[in-house]
This record gives sequence, C-alpha cells and structure tokens, in this order.
Amino acid sequence: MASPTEENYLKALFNLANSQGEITLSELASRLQVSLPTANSMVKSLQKSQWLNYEKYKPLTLTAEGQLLAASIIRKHRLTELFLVHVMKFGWEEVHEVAEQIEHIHSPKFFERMDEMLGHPAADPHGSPIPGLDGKLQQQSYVPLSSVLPGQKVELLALSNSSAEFLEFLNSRGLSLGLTLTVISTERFDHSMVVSYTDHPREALSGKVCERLLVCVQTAASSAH
Amino acid sequence: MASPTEENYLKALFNLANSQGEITLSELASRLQVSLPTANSMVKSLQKSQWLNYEKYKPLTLTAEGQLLAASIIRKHRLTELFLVHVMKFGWEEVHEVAEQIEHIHSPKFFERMDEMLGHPAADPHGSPIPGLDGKLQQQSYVPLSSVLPGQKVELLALSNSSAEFLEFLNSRGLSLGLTLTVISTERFDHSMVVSYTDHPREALSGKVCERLLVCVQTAASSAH
DNA sequence: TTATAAAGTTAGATTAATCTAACAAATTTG
DNA sequence: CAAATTTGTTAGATTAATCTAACTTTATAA
Repeated sequence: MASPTEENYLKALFNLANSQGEITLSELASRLQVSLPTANSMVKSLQKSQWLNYEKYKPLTLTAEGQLLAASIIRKHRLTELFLVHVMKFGWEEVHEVAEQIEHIHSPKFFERMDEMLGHPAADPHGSPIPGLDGKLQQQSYVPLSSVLPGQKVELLALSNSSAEFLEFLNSRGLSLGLTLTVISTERFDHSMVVSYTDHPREALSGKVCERLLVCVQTAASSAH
Repeated sequence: MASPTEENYLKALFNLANSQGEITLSELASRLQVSLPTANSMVKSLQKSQWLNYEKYKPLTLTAEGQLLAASIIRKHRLTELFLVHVMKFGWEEVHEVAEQIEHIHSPKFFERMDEMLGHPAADPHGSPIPGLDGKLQQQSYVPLSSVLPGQKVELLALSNSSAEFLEFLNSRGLSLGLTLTVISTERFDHSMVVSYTDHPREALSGKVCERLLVCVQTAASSAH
C-alpha cells in the first residue's frame, strides 16, 4: 500500500504526464518542493513497487498500475472538493487544502457514498474531469464561452477561476452552474458577448468574463433525453 | 503540531486516564500494540512537546495542553462517526476504521460543519460523550436500564454494544433510540424487567438486554420544555 | 567541438517511529 | 526480607523521508 507521500508523488507524476508528456526528475522535484536527491530516491522506490518505469538519466513514465493508483487519488481529491462545496457548504477557495488531506483516506465506501450523494459527477467545480473507477479520464469537453459561436446553446458547467468577487458578480447576474445559455452575438473588437438565459433575454458579458465561464456545447445527443 | 502517531498516543492516554485513572507505560504500550521501548521513547518526546508529565518509573499524566489536544481528537472521531452514520448512511459497525483516519484531518471548519449538520450532538451512537470545543467531557449521565427503579421514566439514548443481532432484536421489539420507556417492574431473581413504551404496554426484557440499553433518567428539568 | 551549464546521481547525515536484546528498578510473594 | 516476577530503561539497529555536499552525465552554446 502506498504511503501518503508516495501517493503525492504518483499524483504529481500523473498530472505532469497529462500536461507535459515527458517528465523529468527536476520537474517532479520542483512540483513537490523537494530536493533532487529526495525525488531521485523516491523515484527508485516507486520503481521497486512497480508504479514507475525508471532508468538512469531517462524521462519518467508511470506504469499502468501507477496510472490507475494515481487516477484513484485524483478521483478522491475531486470528489472531496465537490462534496465539501455541495454537501458541506464550503466556499470553492477553501476546499483544496482539506481535499489534499482527505484524498489519502482509505475507504472505498466513503468515496462511493460521496459519488452517489453528488449524483456521479463527471467534473469538479473548476471543470477538471473526475477519473472513473477504472482510472480513465473522461476527455475534458468544456470550452470557454468566449470560443462559442453566435446561435449556439451551451450549458454552464464550470469556472476556470472562482474568486469571491467573480462569484459575487455571477450571482448579481443570476448566473449559476447548470444554466443553459444561448449566444446571441459576439463583439469582434472587445470580445464581449450578448447571451440569453432564464429571465435574462439580453445580457452583455465582457471578454474577460466569457473566458472564465466553461461550457459544454449542447449537441443533439446531449440535449435529448 | 502533533503527527498522527502522536495524536494516537494522546488519545490512548486520555482514554486510559478517564477509565483507569493512573496510566502505566505497559498499559499504554499494550493499548497501542507497540513494544515497551517504543512507548517509552514516544513518552519522552510527548514530554518534550509539553503534552505529558513524565518522570522515570512514575505513572503518566497528561498536561492541560495534552488533555485539550486529546479531547479535540476524540471530538473529531466521534463527530465523524455520527456524520458517517447519519449523513452518509454508513452502518454503525463500519464507521470506526474510517473515523480513525479522518480524526487526524486538520480543518476546524470541516468538523464544525459536521457538528452543525448533526445539530450539535452531545454523544455518539454508543453513548460516549463528545468533548466540547473547550475539551471538557460532559459528564456521562447515561445509566444501564438495569439500574433504574420501577416507576421511573427514562429516555433510551445509547447502546453499550451494537452487534447486528442486538440491533435486529431491538427492531423486532420496536425499540429505537430516543424512545421514552417507563419501568413497570423488575424481577429480582433473573434481573429481567417489564417496561412500557409506544404501542407496547407490557414488554419483558431480559437482564442481559437491560444492561446494554443506556438511558437517561428523566428529571423535572430534562422533561420540561 | 570543446567548455560551461544544467540535470541527475551517490554518499553520508538527520529525524520519526519502530524493533530486539540486555539490563535495572520496583513490586509481589513465598 | 530475599527471591522471583513484572515493569521500565538503555543501547543499538532498521526503514521512510528528508537534507547538503560532492561528483558525474547530458545538454547547450560560444
């Protein structure tokens, strides 16, 4: 069984692999704020546990087992964040630190209950996908509202940034997650957009705002039921 | 800050002090399933952190600080158990192991939210009191039903043992926590009792059962509102 | 293409938590 | 009260996770 420390290394390796592709030891060390020799010796021990492929001076890659384990920790982290926000009424800014601790709890049932209580969500409040129990990441299908063309209907599913001020602004416009928006027009010169939604037939949103609203474009398949 | 290991030692010391009074090193070691030298060296390190009074060959006592810290961990443990049962629908038998892990989470808000969601409970499902934020244990006012005199009205608040069979038995008699019972008579020879409660004007309970039902005798103060 | 810089490795030390073996103090008991 | 037993202590080793210092390999660049 992996120690919390090992789990943190696996998580970092997984995240680096999914953004950079190749992982170097220095990247790993700086991500985890440890010295190179520390990362080096941990890498050797993760190899011994069969979670990592390691050869001297070569880039690092997770084994299939390592990927599965890493994904399960990220799944626990993201479920926890959602649970804290939706069930325990935490603010989005407050959840990360606690989730970093709770992700290391060993109890399949605990996290499956969270998942049930949340209705099997596919993404956390920041729009990051939640790996399934099989360790597979659903490909992230969110796009910023700013990239949507006029006439399209989209569902507001996440925010790329959730400062208190931004949330207040959204509240003041009656914007909340889950809402369906229709893009009416876009302004080429400042990238602002006019959209319509419940009780708001014409609302203008600045380019900055539109970049931060993550939406899912509704296809025939996703809007049918 | 205390490590999870140190927290477990403090918890054990607190519990031993509250049941045995004097704590010996061997009791501590056997409670925690570690060797005597291990307990000995940890005891010295707890002393250095000012949580424990220690002198060679003398019994162990927690400092005021140590008691406060220990109580806060027990508070987190018991709140977690209740939260798992009442909010997350765990069975009583399943909660202990998870609570042993979650009690080490550092997040005042997390546990205060649990406390709120549970309505500031004073005792866990086994009848053990939950220390307040000040580290004080409400004096446990539960007594076994077997020690209650005929004619008295009591409230069933906890069980001293909650095996699946016992819970099933209670269900079959319509007995549940929170119920008000009136003791009709006791049998001196086998310690069985006859009690009455909702829809059960005369129910005989064996001495064994009566010992396991923890009740609070209703005073004028506690039954008025 | 060789010199310098960056990245990676090895060696050796430290701290926390654990162990066994050996010894010492305190307590129990014949 | 002295012998035997229990309890507590010290010494020394181990493992995980970390560090600094010194060195080597790979990459960059003049």
